[in-house]
Amino acid sequence: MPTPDPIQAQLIAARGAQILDAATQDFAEKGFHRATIKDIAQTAGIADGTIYNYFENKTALLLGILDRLNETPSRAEHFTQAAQSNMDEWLRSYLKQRLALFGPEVQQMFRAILPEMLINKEVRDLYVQQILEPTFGIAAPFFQQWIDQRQVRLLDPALAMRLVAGAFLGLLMLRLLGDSELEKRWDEVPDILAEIIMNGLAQGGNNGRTTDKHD
Amino acid sequence: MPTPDPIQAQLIAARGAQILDAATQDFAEKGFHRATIKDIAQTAGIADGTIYNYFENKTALLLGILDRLNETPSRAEHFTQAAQSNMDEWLRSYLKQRLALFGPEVQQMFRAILPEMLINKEVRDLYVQQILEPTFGIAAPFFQQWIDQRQVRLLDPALAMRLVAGAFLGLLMLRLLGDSELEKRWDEVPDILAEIIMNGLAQGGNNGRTTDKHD
Amino acid sequence: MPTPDPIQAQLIAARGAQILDAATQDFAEKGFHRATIKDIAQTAGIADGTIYNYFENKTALLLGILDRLNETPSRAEHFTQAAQSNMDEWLRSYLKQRLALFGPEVQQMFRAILPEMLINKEVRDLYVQQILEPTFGIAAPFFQQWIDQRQVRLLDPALAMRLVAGAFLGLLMLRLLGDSELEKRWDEVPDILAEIIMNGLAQGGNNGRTTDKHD
Amino acid sequence: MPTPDPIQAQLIAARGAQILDAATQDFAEKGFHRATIKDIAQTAGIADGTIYNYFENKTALLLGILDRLNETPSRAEHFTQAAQSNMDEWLRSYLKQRLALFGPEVQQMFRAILPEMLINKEVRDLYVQQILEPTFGIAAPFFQQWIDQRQVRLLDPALAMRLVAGAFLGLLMLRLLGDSELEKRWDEVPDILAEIIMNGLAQGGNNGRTTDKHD
DNA sequence: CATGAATGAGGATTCATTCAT
DNA sequence: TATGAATGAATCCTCATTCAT
Repeated sequence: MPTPDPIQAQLIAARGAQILDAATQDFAEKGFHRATIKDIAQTAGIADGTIYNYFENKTALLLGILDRLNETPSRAEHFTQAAQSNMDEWLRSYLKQRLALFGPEVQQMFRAILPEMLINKEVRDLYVQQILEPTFGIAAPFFQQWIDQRQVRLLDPALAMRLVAGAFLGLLMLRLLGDSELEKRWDEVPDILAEIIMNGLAQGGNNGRTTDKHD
Repeated sequence: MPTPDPIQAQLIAARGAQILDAATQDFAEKGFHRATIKDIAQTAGIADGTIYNYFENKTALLLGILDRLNETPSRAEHFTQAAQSNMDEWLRSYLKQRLALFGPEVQQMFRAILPEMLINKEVRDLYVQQILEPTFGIAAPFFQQWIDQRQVRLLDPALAMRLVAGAFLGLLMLRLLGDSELEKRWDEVPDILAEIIMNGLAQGGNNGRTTDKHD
Repeated sequence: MPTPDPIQAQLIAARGAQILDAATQDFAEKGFHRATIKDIAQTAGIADGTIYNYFENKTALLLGILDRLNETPSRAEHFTQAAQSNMDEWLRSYLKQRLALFGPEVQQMFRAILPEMLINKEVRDLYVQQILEPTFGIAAPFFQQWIDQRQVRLLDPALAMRLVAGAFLGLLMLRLLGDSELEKRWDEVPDILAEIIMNGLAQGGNNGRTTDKHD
Repeated sequence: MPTPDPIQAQLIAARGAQILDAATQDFAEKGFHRATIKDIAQTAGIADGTIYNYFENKTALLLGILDRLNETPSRAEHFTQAAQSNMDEWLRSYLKQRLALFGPEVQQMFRAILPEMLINKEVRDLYVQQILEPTFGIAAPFFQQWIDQRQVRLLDPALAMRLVAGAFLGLLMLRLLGDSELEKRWDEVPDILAEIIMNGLAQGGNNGRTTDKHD
């Protein structure tokens, strides 16, 4: 009768994390299929079989990575301050924070998961349900609020939101595809993205300062 | 000593196309690894071995699909008219045409290639070199032109272009991920995307009435 | 320096028995190979490793079960009364007792051991040496006695004995194979078996050559 | 469009047979689990993978062996002559033929299948359905006929039949267990078995009335 | 060129056994 | 002694590729 040993639990969690770290790295480098269990075990510095003490099968590793991505701090928290501030400022800070978060680790997780997500319905559905839809769900009311406050033009909120998310995802994709320009200037992306999303590319700016347009 | 028989050549091309069709379908449905040569041969209605008379190996099928994507009409053509028209109109028609082109077939090709692209450096580099960079390369001078004509604000052209491409790619991704909203309203996307790209989300501005810009 | 502690010894024996119980159950249900050490440990309510404190390896569990089967009461005892009574009565009571003994537990042991016995020479030889041959050895003189007393016809004793044992084993097999008729009417088996063994199926007189019987 | 090529078909059948031969041999020698696919492939002189072109998985090999056993000539044919002759003669010839048929090959098949049959419900049910029950089904009416003709005493036919089958199966088992006596004298078995089944062991056998024995 | 049987390397998974705690 | 996490050899099966017909 093992005591509900907290140390044991920690060890188990740590070992699980160690395995997911290794899996993330190998999946990102070689893709889900080309990364073998032996690879992952080696990367993790353990024996093949040990992985199966913590994860039911290879796919579970992927879902485990997805869970982690889900636990990535934030999301809801960022929207909480949304109402107070004006959208422009909020968007800038949100994107900045979000893209910053895309440090190497999360980027790796994405590279590990994205490909399989496009193919594997189980993974895809999980991602949509656990990450995409919740994000849209949280964002929707705030977006509506901005519309109500006339901070945002009366464009369809659902599509507009998807467009913002899409732009975000697309830039990430381009970066994952190895676009060196984006890699070099990743820091500048949030500001420019926010700027364009808010005010568009068009000269003569509809950017809330009507006089500008005659410049 | 093969006669340079034009009929032969056509037959060969046709057979190659038939195989690539099958490969595209199967890769899109199951992914590169899960789609077996036997699957593809069956889909194509031929024997396994026959595929190897037309493609060196499985990866060559992927590259073949990529080549096809590259041959997809247009790109350059669309930019040729870019100079004449104003950017707003052009962007609208371009996006419309581009997204329309994303009929099931091309979407399938994308679903077939994207995952592998994120993983397989060979495929990735080929895509970047043959599709992405040329697109950016063609677009760049036009973009510069619009800037010169003051149709576009003085944002960094390189990043702005990537942002447009990214938004495009991202929306496609969201759709591939199964977002039903986008699937339902795919027709509305080009206009809204163009609208936001040009005029932003921000209220106030001259947006919404693009004609205003020319006042 | 382990004290020859009788309580300790009992504990050890009890634990061993507990393990063999579990092993018997699992082997019978799933077969020797499909029943894992983990299964058996769980059935026994102990940890995997503990089993190895009592049995050298998995095969030893099988031999342990065999030993138990060997310890099954009786055998010799039943033959002791053989001489006094006439064979017919004795056979009836013997079969009755033997088949009754084939309660679920022993049946389970058989199901656990038989398959492996047919394959694993070590187990097979042990069974033949420790169970089969002793049984035949004990039975032989009694059989001879009956022959001498003219209770039994002058058929070859060795083969006749094997035939009785075979009929017994065969009926058990048929039952293990799931014959529902036998399962339903298991109680009637000893009498009918004894009847046929003693008097045969033939109507009126045995051996069809009535004069023979007076030889 | 492959011609329904009879030569092809023969080749396929031959290869399947070759594989089953090997499987039978290896299963019989080492048992289902200990015989690996590699073993069988080596025995058959082919590559591992080839086996899977002919059998879906390892278990299918077992079922294939069972099918073969099922195709073993006879069964029904032997009963056709049952009515004419008297039972005693028929049984003798039947057993002789049946036991003779238990040449090394069939014995091997049995050794290969029996163990798994006791454990694997799928195999067991198949055996019972395809072999055991049909045999009983064919035999039943003849048995009834003998009863009607008063060739056989009015013992329960169902149990009596099982007893005959059981005796047969049991003797086979004893032989598979390595009983040297049976191995040496296998030829004598049918006659003695028939003799005992028909006329019993009892001296002076007026069967049916056991008390008579003591007259 | 087309075929599809044969190949065998490779990979996910299982599980008996060990051993530090 | 008991535990159960760790081990890694062993095994079934898949599948890209070859090649004789």
